[in-house]
Amino acid sequence: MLDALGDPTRRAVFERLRKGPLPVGEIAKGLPVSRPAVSQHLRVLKGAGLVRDRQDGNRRLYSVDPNGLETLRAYMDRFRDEALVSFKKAAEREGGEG
Amino acid sequence: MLDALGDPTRRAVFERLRKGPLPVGEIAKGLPVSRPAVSQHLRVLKGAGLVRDRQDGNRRLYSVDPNGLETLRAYMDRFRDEALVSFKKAAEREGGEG
DNA sequence: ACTTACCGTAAGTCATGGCTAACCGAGGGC
DNA sequence: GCCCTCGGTTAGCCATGACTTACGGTAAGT
Repeated sequence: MLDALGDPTRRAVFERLRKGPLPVGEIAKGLPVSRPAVSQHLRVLKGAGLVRDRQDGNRRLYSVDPNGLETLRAYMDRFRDEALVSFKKAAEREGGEG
Repeated sequence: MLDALGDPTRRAVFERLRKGPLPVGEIAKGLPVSRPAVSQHLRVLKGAGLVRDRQDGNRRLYSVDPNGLETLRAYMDRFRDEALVSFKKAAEREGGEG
């Protein structure tokens, strides 16, 4: 999941889909890599559950997968909550003895 | 930022700090890599603003940086919001013409 | 049917970066 | 002062994976 977002180019691909579905060629346009490279990134993103694809005549439209987005958010929130709790505990401990 | 969380081992290091501050040796214990490897991961995490460190006598205590956590959350939320908005738009378009 | 546009896949190259081993400095206990 | 623990840094090795080139397959247009 986060593995997939580790690569900057792949993150750029992902972020390009933020505004809505795009065909592969359109995604590749403006990126400093070839179209096959984009295809490979899309495969990884799809494997991670972050994007979906749908056939549209000649082209293939990729879009952000809302499920993946929620999973990501859930992971982040959980982590954040636990970290903040232990932070608060540490602060209390500090206050109690300081 | 997300680059730093791309590596599984580094993510494991990061997640170990979720419960509170830990010295390097303690983090390395239980991980399948050597202590220097952990040190290197911590350097990257620190560079990304995800962890902080504080000297504690002989040891060095690492902990999650709440600022980094907020930055991460802000990035995620913004992305998510934009994606969901364009999703809703697409659904309306679909509904309008279907 | 021929051509053109779109795209996924395979093979091969090459740089990135994660890991270990070895070294060094700093702090604390005796 | 000596020793031991803790941990950051470096050098060097090596696997991972990102990228390009070349190819094949499908859909639309004429």
